[in-house]
Amino acid sequence: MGVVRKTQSVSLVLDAFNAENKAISVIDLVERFSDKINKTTVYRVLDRLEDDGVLHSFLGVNGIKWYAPCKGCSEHKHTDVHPHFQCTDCGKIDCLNVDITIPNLPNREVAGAQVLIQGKCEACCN
Amino acid sequence: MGVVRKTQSVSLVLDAFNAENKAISVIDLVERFSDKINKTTVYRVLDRLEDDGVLHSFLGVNGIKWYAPCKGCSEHKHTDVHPHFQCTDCGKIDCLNVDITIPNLPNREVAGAQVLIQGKCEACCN
DNA sequence: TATATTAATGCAACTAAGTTGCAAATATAC
DNA sequence: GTATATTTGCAACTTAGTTGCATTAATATA
Ligand SMILES: [Zn+2]
Ligand SMILES: [Zn+2]
Ligand SMILES: [Zn+2]
Ligand SMILES: [Zn+2]
Repeated sequence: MGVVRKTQSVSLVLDAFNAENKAISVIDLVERFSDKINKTTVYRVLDRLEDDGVLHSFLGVNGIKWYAPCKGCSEHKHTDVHPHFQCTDCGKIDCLNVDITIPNLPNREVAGAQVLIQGKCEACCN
Repeated sequence: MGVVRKTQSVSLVLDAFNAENKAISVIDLVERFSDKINKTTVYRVLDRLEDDGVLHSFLGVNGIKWYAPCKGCSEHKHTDVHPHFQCTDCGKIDCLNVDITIPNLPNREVAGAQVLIQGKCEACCN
């Protein structure tokens, strides 16, 4: 499963993530490639890249889907969390390299967590 | 702002939350009141109840909107977090009464966070 | 209690994100 | 170079949520 062939669409999408070191929303990708890649294809390429462990996805505010490159972040222990930070000013999202430990919950079995921290990013703090 | 009048729709919605002590998705509410309240009205009633501090909203998996009653949980400090737990088996979401402290992020200004923990709920753990 | 005022509702039409089926195009294997 | 299987584009669809506007219902006032 995942990416089997190195097609033009795959290259274009990967180039986008290599160029800027941050998360990119699907909406943004669909828009910026609108004259090169069909909307459906963008969704499918991202899907395959995620299956392949090249990208990971998560939801930003308003439930919009974002993708970011994986840097071995897919092999965390299940109670550790890879949080994301979304700037309320510029909208940018970064992967955070800190671990947030979820406390043990009595009578529950924790399998994972999604943490979205909101605030002002470095650039917007001045 | 918020709820000004105690209408039939407001009573029906509040009754639903009083009857079961858990979060309810908007989709569920729209569906279960489909013969009594118009879809648009459901959305607007929930909006007003949230403005009024009666309910709070958050996103479950797939970015679907959920609401739950507020129990003074709207007056937390901004670095403390009121997390939610969604069961991967039955889909139920509960508000968690634990505080997850977000670490200080250098050069960033944290304003809040959304934490969705996933796993098996008490009922589904057996 | 009747009337005026304003908020709330229903409806239909719309938007936006994401999905599906299928035929045509393209990458890889042989 | 040809065969095979994957990928793509397109159009049509689905689903969650929103908007404008005319009608209805709740509250205030007399
Ligand atoms: Zn910023
Ligand atoms: Zn990330
Ligand atoms: Zn459960
Ligand atoms: Zn809650």
